Amino acid sequence: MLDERKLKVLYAIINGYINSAEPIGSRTISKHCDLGVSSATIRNEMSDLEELGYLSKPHSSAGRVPSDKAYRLYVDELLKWEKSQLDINLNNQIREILAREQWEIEELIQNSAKLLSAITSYTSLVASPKMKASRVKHIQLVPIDDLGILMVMICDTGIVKNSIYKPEEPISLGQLNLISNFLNHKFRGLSIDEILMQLDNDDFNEIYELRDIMIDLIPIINSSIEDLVSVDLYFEGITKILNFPEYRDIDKAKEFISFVEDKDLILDILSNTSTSNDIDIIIGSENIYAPIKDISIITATYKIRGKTIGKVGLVGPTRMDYLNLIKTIKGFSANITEILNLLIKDQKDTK
Amino acid sequence: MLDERKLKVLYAIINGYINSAEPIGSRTISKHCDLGVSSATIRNEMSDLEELGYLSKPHSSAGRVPSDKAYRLYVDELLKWEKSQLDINLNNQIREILAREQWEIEELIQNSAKLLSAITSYTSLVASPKMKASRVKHIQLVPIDDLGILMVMICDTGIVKNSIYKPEEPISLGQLNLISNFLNHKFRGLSIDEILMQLDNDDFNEIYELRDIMIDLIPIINSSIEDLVSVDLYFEGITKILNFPEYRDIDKAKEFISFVEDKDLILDILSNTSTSNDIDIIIGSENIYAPIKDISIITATYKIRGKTIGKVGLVGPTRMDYLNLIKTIKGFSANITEILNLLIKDQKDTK
DNA sequence: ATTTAGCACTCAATGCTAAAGAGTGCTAAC
DNA sequence: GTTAGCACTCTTTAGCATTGAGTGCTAAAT
Repeated sequence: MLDERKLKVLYAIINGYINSAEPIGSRTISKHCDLGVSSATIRNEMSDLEELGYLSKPHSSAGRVPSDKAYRLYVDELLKWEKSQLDINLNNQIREILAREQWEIEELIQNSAKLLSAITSYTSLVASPKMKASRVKHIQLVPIDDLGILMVMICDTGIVKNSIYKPEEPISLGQLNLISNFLNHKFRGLSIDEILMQLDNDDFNEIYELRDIMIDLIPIINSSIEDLVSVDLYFEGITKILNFPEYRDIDKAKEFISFVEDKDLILDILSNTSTSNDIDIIIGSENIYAPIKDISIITATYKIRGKTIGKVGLVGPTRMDYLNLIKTIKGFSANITEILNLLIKDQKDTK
Repeated sequence: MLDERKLKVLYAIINGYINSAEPIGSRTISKHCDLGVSSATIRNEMSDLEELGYLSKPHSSAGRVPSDKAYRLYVDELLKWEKSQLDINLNNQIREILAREQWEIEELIQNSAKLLSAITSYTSLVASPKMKASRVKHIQLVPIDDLGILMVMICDTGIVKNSIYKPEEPISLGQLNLISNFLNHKFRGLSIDEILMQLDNDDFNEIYELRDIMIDLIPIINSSIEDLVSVDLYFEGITKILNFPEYRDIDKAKEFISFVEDKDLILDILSNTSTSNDIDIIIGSENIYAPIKDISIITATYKIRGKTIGKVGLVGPTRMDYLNLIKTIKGFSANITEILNLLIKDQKDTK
């Protein structure tokens, strides 16, 4: 591995570059970080680090710039050691703002993203309720005079979804209740994907006489569910990234905006991160999608009753301020999770 | 008013500038549009037009550029005369793409915006269901075992909204039906704002024994309704505007993105247009918001059963290609309206 | 009374060169 | 192993002359 001095030099370059966005030269380091060696020595070390793939230079007479590999090393180290808390004042401020109003879940999430972007001056994102993890609590069929039958599906997390269904032949209230009971018996407590599994290979012999109706209902249940699976994604503070000097170029800006507009792609990238960790960091070319190979994404999860529901994230150039952003986003996701669970509890307990 | 030659010169400059984004000089006009006069004459005319406020020059030795006043004149004339249809092939193509799948309303609208942006190469926007115009079709209270009571509100336009309500004391099924009937009797057929009005000044003497429950219900009905009033707004093809040379400047780009992010502001601007017309055009500084005083917005409405439901629009620099865009967006809104109404009909008629 | 040709003047854009500055890599001495 | 010294590379900036498109004015032509 890298010896201690190489590490120090590397970190100095990373920190310097994060702050200045300018390639870092050997003299700068020998002056500012007192390693007690001259610039020539640093130069040699830098040359080694370049050979090892941690540094590169934009052109032959410029200073060095950290590579994605360097950031990865740095970030992994950071995640290992950095247990420090978010500044208590800032934390309280965040809590206060988020808890000030009794928002609905989606509002809370979206406002969090706004606040996160405002506080950090980075572009933020949220991926909201990912229903794969939530479970069906209740299904009810309700007759609605001339409109037919309304299927109401209520989830674990308080989200309700309805679909209207118009049967060919009238169904009696008794039959309706029979089906409701059957559906509840069958699906209650199952997660969305489990239901999707079951729908495929069930022959409904248990309620043979209502088989036809059930078969009519399947596509409706299916589409209700697929609706729940879809994930909403918003960005806040998109312009923030354009403040970084690397995005002074209009074509870079265009690339970024295109990226932000392509929700499907982003969801794909996000879903490829290990959901096990609380914090996930994708650095530059670690994602597969070439046009954004020089941006990094930090995400954290938020939970309802211990289940991961969605993600908040920050987006910036690969030289983003990982140290502070990790701290901030950790604090944020913890606060969101807490307030969210208070909200859910409130919603159930008070009348 | 302007004599014929002045008008010809002005239109020549407008058309030229729309195409080239470069200030138009007197020689260009005397050459390309055969008015049979020399550049010196044109120069005099241009000088007059400048004095009248239709033209300006970026600097003393540049050609002339049309002012917002000039665009307004041009566009008003266009709207008066331009009755030509969208190219029949393009129109069919649009129809085919939009009708290809049985989308839900929101999907249809959003995909329309995508298509609109792709076809025109301009940034597009949609403001989706504005529930102020829609009416309540049915209200139903449904008992949901341990969760309490679910209020389902179904609108005119097929949109369904539900809220859960947990009463302090249990309510019998009979009472529930009584209230449901009362609510339906009271509110069916009313528009959202009409209900909001009624809620304030009704004393519910007609169902005196259920007064307390009703009073509990009011805030719930209120918030359900307020949810329906809110308008969704999306942009598609945001990067498209960055292709225009006037947006090569990163600060201009930032201004535009900030504008796009400020949904409330945009809704405000849109709602200030006369909803009477099919086509509305806001040119540059005609909107009050300074940072976007050099973009124009063209909007058209789409309808369900004759009621204006939302808007589609195109956004670009003030020198946007009004002629073609007006044609295209007219075709689009007509197609959307048509397909939307088919969709609604389908939803009701088929099983 | 218009219209036009001619000309001086303005201003942005382009291309060129020179100089400055920051940094590297190598070599030879410590 | 470390460092001072120096030649070399490459970008950035400023300055400057040139070009070219366009205007405004005036005096002559229609």
